[in-house]
Amino acid sequence: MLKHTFCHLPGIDILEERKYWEKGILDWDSLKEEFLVRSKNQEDTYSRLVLDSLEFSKKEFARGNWDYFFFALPNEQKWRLFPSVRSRLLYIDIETSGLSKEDFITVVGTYDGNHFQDFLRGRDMDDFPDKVLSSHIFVSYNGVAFDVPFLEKEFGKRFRNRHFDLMYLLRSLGYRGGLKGCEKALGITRDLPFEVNGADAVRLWWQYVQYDDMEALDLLLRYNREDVTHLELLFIKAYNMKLKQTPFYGEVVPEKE
DNA sequence: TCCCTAAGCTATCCGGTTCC
DNA sequence: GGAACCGGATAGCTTAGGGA
Repeated sequence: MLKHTFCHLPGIDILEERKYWEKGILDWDSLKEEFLVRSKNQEDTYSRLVLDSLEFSKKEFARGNWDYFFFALPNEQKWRLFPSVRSRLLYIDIETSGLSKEDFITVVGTYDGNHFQDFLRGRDMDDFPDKVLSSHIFVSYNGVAFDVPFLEKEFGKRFRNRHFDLMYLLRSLGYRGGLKGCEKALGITRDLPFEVNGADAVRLWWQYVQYDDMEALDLLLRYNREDVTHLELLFIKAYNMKLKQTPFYGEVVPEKE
């Protein structure tokens, strides 16, 4: 999808990009041809600028410098990076003891697309910052406003990682109602014996702490695991839906079983 | 040439949403 | 119930075009 993308180039917004697609200019090479013709017909500073930017994009693409595209793409179009950066994604979701300033993180769940790992308060949660690489790109649901501020307060350090917040991506596709609401709307089901929500997660934590209730802890960890692993499925579905709004719907990403 | 108006762009503000 | 983001609404500024 990235090689069909022009909206990171100077003076080309999403509407302008669509016009090029409709004219049959579908990739960087054909856009280069278009601007070469323009620059030959008249001395055109703007055409030169676009051609230079195109060359730069090609070089950075070949180098695998996805950070460049992450910054160059408008926020609402960063989803296009998904296939390119998939191996660097770290899905994260936290559980907390509540929402107030005095509350704290109880569980941090991470999933890199292959392996799930949870970090439990009082067990190994302090190991979490060491497991996060600066090259990791976070994926969360409302994590920009919730998970990351909590993590930064908890561990006393800044997590300056790149970040995909699926809430805004799904909202742009018309899906609202929280993580569980989006899952339901997209046909993603859960394996837990009954419905658990964030408030239940708080109760399960205190049940574990006060009564040493290991079943409550097990349920809390399973709840967190489902939250985290479902983020990947949501991202794939959202990516494919976004792709279907472009002429490139043949490049959809298969969903995992 | 000057003035007025409309259109386009940018900055700011505020409400809505979501997390546990 | 606190925090942070997005997006829509609004205000303010700039520019272009038309008429006197």
